[in-house]
Amino acid sequence: MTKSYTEDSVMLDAQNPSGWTDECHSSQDEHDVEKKKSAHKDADDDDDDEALHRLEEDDEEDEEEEEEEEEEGDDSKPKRRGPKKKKMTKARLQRFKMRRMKANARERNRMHGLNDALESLRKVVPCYSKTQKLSKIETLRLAKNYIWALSEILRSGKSPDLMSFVQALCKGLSQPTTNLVAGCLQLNPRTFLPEHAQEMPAHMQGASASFSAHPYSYQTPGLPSPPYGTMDSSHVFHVKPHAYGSALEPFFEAPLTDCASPSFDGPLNPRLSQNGVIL
DNA sequence: TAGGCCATCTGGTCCT
DNA sequence: AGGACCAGATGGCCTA
Repeated sequence: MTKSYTEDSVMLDAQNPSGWTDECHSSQDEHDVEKKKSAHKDADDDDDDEALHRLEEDDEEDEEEEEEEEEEGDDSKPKRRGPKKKKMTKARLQRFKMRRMKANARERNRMHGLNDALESLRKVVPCYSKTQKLSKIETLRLAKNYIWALSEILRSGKSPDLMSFVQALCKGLSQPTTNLVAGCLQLNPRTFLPEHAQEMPAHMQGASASFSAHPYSYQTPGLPSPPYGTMDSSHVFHVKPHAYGSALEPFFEAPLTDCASPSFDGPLNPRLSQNGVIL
């Protein structure tokens, strides 16, 4: 009694994420995958090899039986419509395996490239930290907010106060990320989150009030502390603020004071000051 | 322990 | 035919 395998049945076998496809990792990828999946692999590889071996053995028999069809038999299963799947001969199985292996490798590389790009993005948005990385989704959200905030600066030609700027940066971010951004700025998130605005001391409630008086100086014990990454103001704005006068009302609502704090006088970030773009 | 995040595998679809 | 891209599924790791 021989078992016949179609591409479908092989696919089903392959649904096991640690399936036989693992055996084909390129040497470069192997390292990563091994790291991630070694435990899994160790446990499953024997089974996978065995299954594969079974497939191959059966295929040898299939070579002769290929003309036959499995019309007879199993009434319990509804007959499949559509073109019949070809049985997996040994050669076909090998080709299928190779295709899958190569596709997996390509997909891994593609995702690594995507992750590299994301890592690059992490480095240019505020709050970069090697030790506590922003998640992918938070990185994208923060980047979106950052781009929006910077474009508002350009549009209005006015520099924002820190509080409002951070508010804009943190819009839609999770609480931990908000805390992180606040921590990088040495701000208390409760001082700028709308839902906590009422908790702010009266003198803090004007978005511009605290910053002009005490730039980066409002710190409370509840804040996350380093190592949380850095967000120096030159990184935040990539800009010398005094080049922009003092109003971002359309964007930051509160009238802005002159942010001529020494913190803003850092060197232009070369990444954003290239090509004649004033950023 | 549940939930969030992540890496990987996979099959489908579109394009060259 | 083969590659790129995508989304779903799955399982591991970590943290609250």
